[in-house]
Amino acid sequence: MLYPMSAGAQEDAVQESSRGAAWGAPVLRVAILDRDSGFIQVLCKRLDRIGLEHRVLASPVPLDVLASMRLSALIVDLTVLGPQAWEWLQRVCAELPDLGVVVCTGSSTVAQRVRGLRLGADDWISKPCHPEEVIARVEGLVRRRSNTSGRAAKAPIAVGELEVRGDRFQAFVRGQSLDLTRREFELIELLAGAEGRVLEREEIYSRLWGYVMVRGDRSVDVFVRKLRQKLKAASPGWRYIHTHFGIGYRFAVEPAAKHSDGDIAEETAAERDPRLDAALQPAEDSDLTLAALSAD
Amino acid sequence: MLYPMSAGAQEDAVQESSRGAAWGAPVLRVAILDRDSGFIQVLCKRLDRIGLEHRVLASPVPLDVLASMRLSALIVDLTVLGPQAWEWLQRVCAELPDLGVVVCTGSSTVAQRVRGLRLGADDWISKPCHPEEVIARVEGLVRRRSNTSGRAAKAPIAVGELEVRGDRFQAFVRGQSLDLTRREFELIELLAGAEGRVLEREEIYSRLWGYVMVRGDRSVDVFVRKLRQKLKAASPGWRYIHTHFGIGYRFAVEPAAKHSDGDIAEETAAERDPRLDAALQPAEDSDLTLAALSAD
DNA sequence: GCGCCTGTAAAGATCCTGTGACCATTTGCC
DNA sequence: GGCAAATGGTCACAGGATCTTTACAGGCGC
Repeated sequence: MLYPMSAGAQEDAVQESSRGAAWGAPVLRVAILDRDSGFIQVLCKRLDRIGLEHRVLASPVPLDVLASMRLSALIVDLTVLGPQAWEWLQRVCAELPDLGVVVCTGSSTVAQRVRGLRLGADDWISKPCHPEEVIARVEGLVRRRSNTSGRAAKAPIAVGELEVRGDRFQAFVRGQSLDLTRREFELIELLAGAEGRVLEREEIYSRLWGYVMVRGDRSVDVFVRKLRQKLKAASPGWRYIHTHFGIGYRFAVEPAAKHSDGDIAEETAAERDPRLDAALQPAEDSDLTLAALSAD
Repeated sequence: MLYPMSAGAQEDAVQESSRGAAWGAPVLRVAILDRDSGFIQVLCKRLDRIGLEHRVLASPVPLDVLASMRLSALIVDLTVLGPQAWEWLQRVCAELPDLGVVVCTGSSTVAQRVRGLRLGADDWISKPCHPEEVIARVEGLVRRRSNTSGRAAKAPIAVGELEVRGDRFQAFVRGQSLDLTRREFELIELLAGAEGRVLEREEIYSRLWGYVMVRGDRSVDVFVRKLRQKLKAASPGWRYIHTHFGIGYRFAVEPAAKHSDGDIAEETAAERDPRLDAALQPAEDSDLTLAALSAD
């Protein structure tokens, strides 16, 4: 037998999760794709109460529109989608890997649920269902996703002369702001947070833009260029972003070209400043700490 | 061992960590904490059929033991845990953030489900339930986790002075980068990952290029040459890539030829026999080779 | 010794990235 | 609302880096 939940437990949990988002995490944004007015009404009321941004859609929208909404999660009734349901579901899950998808549909067979989950749905709830449970599942989903992908983002990252402050959405060189735009900042944060590792263009793109990169898209390159430009202007003695031909980019501080050596990883472990390694250390195991904190 | 696992997991654990480094997805490992023999039996049968390693626990185990099992996911019936259920669940979720937790319990109230999910459970399924759905949910869970956090999973391969780092797309000799191009890196990663084994040209080609090699294509040879060149420049005292005439290449560290013996395959028939002929076998009917590859 | 296989080198084709200019959209301001 | 600046994103071109092909020389096994 299970043990009943104490009265205040859920309120606390809700407060906590929205407060936990404080500054760093963008507000949770959820879309509901359904036509069941009763369900929508009840759910929206709940969402309103806990202060989640939400939006109701009555019919399937094109993927790029969906992407532009920058949602955290989508709650969808497959019956709204008609015969294209499976295909649409699959495409959404494939092309918007950062979007949490919760199917919330009337009666369904095991085979249908399995199919939906295999296509990439994150959860499948059968109606009738309690809005509180729907919300709890959505929150869990979002919490897990942000735990795993965006964890190292918060602590300020310091590399050489550069300092990336997640709390200000800015990067500084010797205390002076680089005056980065939103995308530029997101990019430098991502790169610096993965210092040493090579990030593939596709990964960078899907993390910053939220959906999969189409072949031939040069956006990442363009923003890398803009970043390099500002970095060079503010910190001419160092190079930060290194190109890995055919793969992507890697972030590492290096003295600016002594000899016009190729730019691909001429940097060696021996050459690397011990200070840098030390500075990097906390970032590597910070995931445990943060995870423990956020789960608190 | 206290808790027997079905597929000889303990021995494999060691193997796996080295094998998993290459490309293979790490094996999914699941534990079931339940006493419902019918449920367990049906579920295990399914798990067996799809080749998932699994292990059944009848009572809660200490967290460190759980951690030592290196599970991908845990399927748990809360009733087994008794009054400590919520606390145990919370601690598991908090302290093992990489472990997927699926609660699978008999009747429950909305409040209980919400509480469980808020404490960190990844999913909550009500019994009776279909094992297929349980598996689909576990798989989805693991898939999502590995998508987001498991990127850095590529463990470095170290052979003698050489170190191949998947996360940097680079190989290092005594800490110094070899400055490899993409294909060169893929090749050395493949070879070093199969250290000691002879890889046929056709296999190398189809793994790197993704399609079958046409007769007369010399690409593999050319890249082997480039690799040898860079390896020799960085690590002149050693030889790494060995030619097997008429077959392919084998990766192994060896001191560079002391006597000016021809550098091509000074070890021939003697060493060749046992493994080689076995390895060569499938080559005769290329159908087999290809089938194996595509299934890989 | 002969035919086949591999090492080596270089030329050409191909693909990838850096770059600057340009347009669309959003944001801030009056 | 209208205007101007800032920002995000696209395009085309030029210069490199990388890959593929080809040719030839030398080694290997029979």
